Amino acid sequence: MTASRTARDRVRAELTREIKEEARRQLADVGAGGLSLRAVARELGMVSSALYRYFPSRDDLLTALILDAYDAVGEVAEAVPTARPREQWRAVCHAVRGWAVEHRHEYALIYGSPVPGYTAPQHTIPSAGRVAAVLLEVLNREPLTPAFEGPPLTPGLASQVGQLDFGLPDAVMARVIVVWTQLFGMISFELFGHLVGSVDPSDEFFAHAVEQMADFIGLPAA
Amino acid sequence: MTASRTARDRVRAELTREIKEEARRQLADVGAGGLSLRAVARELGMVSSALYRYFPSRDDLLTALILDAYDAVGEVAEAVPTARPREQWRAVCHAVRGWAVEHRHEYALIYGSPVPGYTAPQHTIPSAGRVAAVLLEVLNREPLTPAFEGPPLTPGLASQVGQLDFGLPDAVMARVIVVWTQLFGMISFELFGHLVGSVDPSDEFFAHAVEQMADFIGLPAA
DNA sequence: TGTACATCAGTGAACGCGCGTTCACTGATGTAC
DNA sequence: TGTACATCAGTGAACGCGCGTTCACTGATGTAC
Repeated sequence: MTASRTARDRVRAELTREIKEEARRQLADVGAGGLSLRAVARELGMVSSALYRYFPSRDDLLTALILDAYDAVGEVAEAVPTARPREQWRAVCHAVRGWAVEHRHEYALIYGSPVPGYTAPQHTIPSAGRVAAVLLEVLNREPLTPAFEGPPLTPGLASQVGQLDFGLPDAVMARVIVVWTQLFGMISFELFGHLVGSVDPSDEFFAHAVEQMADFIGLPAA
Repeated sequence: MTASRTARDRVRAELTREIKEEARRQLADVGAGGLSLRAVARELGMVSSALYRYFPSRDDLLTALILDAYDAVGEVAEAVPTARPREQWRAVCHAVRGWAVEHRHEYALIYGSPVPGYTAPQHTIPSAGRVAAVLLEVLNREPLTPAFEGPPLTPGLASQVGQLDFGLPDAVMARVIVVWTQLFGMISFELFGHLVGSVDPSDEFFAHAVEQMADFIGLPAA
């Protein structure tokens, strides 16, 4: 009974997977805005209306892809083995970039321009926060000593970062957000072609910047 | 003769402007991938084939919009009055962000995910570099003294930044690229909704980060 | 173990829509003499 | 200044295509007794 029930369910799970896989393949050609249920069905040898047994609408398929993408980078970041903070920080940055380079269209789906007419539902939020959570955990493990004193925080900013309520001092927390935006800013610039003509290929620049960021937030060198 | 010739030409220039204006309006609703000549024509009360007198294809219209967008941010950055480097640096950063916030769809067009199936022609390159040129000019005017020594540059990176051939030392040049990606990384994160839940609204955070960046590249405080 | 019934996956036709681009055309505006 | 001709802007029909979604249906798989 449970065995036979899972027989049908297994096929369903498998097909759901295949649909998403084919949809991901098509993202590369047409982008999120151009994703087409009919094209996906065609490629899978199904009739387009059959997809509605799996996803109630095009937007739901998109949401599934977005969720998967966030979870995939999140997993990659979480899979980095625990190490001394600076080493782990470095490894997480490189792992995230590596995933982005290998899955550029999924990266663009979550970190590129928003899809017009589409708003991600609330339940994508936890998955979207996984990379940041890993970074924060690493930075929170040993005391940080920034290489220089920065400008003082304005009261409003202090209260914003204070409300995030991590163990870190406000000034450090502000720096963490700086490097967080820096990390994804570099990856986006690389993938979206803005580094062509300056530091492309950008492996060495990226590695250098990661060290700079580590110094900036005060990760001990050891 | 020249007067009458320009009579027709003026109408043509005017209509070209209106087409682009309407196209920009539609970017907001449909994004670059969904931009439709027919919809633009419809809104302008023309028949769709008439647009082909102005732009030979949809992609050419897109190119024109991209070019205009790069030129618009470029102009905004260039329009910042000359001042002591740190003040001007600050003002340029805020001006660029201001433009981006007010023209978020044009910003997404040039700094968001690339439009699938479209590659910008070579002649967009000069316009694309205008903001960076302004930043470099400002940073190159007075000697910089970074607040801390960063990691040494690997030979490959040194040669990459060396080939850019500005007056700046390699190590400083690498820092400049870091803050350049940082600037746009923050703006993208803000506009694309990734700061919701942390530092949104992000005015104070942005201002703080700009000062941090100024310290980082060694802009004298005065 | 066998049978009657319910659930579910997939079909194929249809609705109503939109798109980029081409082409032969009309009529107005500009040019040369 | 007036006329013949050339240039150009805009029209409307057509080509060939694609899309998301609904719906009544067939047939296979699972469930309860």
